[in-house]
Amino acid sequence: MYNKIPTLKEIAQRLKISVSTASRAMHNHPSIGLRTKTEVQQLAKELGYEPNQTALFFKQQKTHVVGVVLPNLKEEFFSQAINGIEYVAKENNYSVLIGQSHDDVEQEKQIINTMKNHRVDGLIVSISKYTKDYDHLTALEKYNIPVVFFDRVPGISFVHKVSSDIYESTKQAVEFLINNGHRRIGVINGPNEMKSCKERTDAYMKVLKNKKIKIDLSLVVFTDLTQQKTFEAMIELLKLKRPPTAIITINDYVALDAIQYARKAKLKINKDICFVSYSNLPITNYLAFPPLASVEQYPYEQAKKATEILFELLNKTNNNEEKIFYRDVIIKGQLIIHKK
Amino acid sequence: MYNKIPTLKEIAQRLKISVSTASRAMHNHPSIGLRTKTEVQQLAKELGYEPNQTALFFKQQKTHVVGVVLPNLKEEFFSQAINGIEYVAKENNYSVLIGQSHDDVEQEKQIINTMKNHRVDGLIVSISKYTKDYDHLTALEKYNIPVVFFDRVPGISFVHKVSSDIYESTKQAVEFLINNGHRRIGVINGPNEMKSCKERTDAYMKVLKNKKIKIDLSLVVFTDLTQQKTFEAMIELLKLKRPPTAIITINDYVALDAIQYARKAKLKINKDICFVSYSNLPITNYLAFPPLASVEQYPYEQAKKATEILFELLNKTNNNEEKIFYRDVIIKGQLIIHKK
DNA sequence: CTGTTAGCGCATTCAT
DNA sequence: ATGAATGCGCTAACAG
Repeated sequence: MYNKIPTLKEIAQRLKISVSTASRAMHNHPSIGLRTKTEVQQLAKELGYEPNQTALFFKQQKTHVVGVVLPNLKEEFFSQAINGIEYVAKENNYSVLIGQSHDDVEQEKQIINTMKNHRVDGLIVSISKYTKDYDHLTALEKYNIPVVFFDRVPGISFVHKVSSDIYESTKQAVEFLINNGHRRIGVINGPNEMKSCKERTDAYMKVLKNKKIKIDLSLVVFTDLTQQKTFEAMIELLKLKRPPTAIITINDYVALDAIQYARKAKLKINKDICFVSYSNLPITNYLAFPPLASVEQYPYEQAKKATEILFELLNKTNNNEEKIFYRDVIIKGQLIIHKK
Repeated sequence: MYNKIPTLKEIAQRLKISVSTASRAMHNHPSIGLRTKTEVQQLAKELGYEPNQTALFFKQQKTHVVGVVLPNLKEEFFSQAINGIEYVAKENNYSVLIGQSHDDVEQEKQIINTMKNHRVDGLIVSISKYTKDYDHLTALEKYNIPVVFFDRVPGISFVHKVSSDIYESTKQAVEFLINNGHRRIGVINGPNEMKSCKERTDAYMKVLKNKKIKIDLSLVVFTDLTQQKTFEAMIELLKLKRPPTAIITINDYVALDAIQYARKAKLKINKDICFVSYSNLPITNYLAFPPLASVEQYPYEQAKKATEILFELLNKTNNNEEKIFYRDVIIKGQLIIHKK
């Protein structure tokens, strides 16, 4: 009742030729007679024969699959990133195996391991917000499975990575707020483990110092990005003797929660208090109270670039001697002003 | 410089035993001596040996990969769906190969084909909004690759599918609006090819008829879900002699665009005009002007159920004789009222 | 209790 | 111009 997916063997049997001849015919090998070649290709077409990728792995040691590991697809940031990855993968005739870590280090490890067992040819990774050791990732390089990180990248140098320059764009953001008259600027930052969070704090302090504004560390709070913690952060900031007139939040989702809280606290958005954020989610266009500005981080471009690098690495004839040159690409963010 | 990923062969060589002994030892085969077994498992652990999934395919004819094809991940509806799929897949030790059709029939076909070549064990599919023939999909069943559809399902009966009962929830939505005093109710529907769109229209007419409200077909417009077409639809509806006081839109994204347009046209949302929609996106919680109500369609549950069915099919010892019983599961939608 | 062998689908080297 | 044989990693039937 069920048909078998056609194989070269079947084609060979039907035409009473050997499998190798059939194989060569399909590949337009010069030494195959025109007659045989046409017959094979004709029959292949009829049967809908296409090579079994799984079988090809044995010969070529390639699965033609790239693994993608990221925190979650729910955030539009990452689903846009997937598009960039998919785009480049398709160009290279590759498919995409996806796993979400859900910001859980254990799950991340497990997914990576599964990907290894599936022999993905390479990996694109955006690490969980709690990942601090990268052994499960760098281990793959030992097996010659290249890994390229994007956006949430490890804070070590001997990996390939593409990221947004949080330091620079935070400087812009802080300067923007200062130019708009703000002196008490709060920061709702993420877990300190995240490289970007440290950069954010550093940039913030740097600018304040340059502008000779007193640094008050009680204005900088750390959260785990959950709504609950954002609310707590807001409580903390608002109960200060001199509360901030502007707050920089780690991303738009946190900004939305913070804004929601501020509104409940009867603060007038963009009047009593301003918000500047990161990601520049499309959805903010529909909001009545979007952040005043948001740093566009170009997830599509970041992911696309990361995937391009991955394919560069895959296509490089692997010279075991050559010292690896680790790629560290910065995609510049841009501060988008939403309304005046 | 690079290590090879360890294989049974390597373990066997090191211990000077045969590969099959090593294999059996790993599987706790009863006929293997305790000594050998321990040695093998010990060494396997040391080397970090794990079976090569790709190789397993040959023996078991299973890749332990499910393919997922859906229009796009950008819509939160689908990214939530992925979570349901991933959850069940993980439970069954499966991985997920993802492809987005971007609502393009050609891409959909190509992805399905790639998945076939990768020998996915089964497929979960939500079809593009323009897909009307399903040959590329049902063809896979011929090869004994089961396909289960969810949400955007084909309008034919000999496929497995899980969907939301648009007909019933639309009836609820229309009745809700009528109970709130509306008599002129517009519909911004999607392409007529989509099964759900026909159901929507049918349900709409049915209720109006029951309630003895005159049906005016100029109140029902069809779009392709793009912002552009939504605006055009709004123009059309608003220029009617007796414009609608409420509009049902095919999903929240369309609703957001429609609402945006209505606001630009100086209409007061929920006063001059009300919107009811589908999907109940989390993001609507942050909106100043969300739709009055939205039909929650439980993407996670739909996708989870679809995947469970897929695994039922996969686990069924394939009795070629038995007539296939096609599953058609309805996940009831629920009209969520956002504000009074 | 363990080894030998075959086979899954394919490309390729070697032989004819 | 074509076929036979091999090997990729693994399992299982068969043979000791």
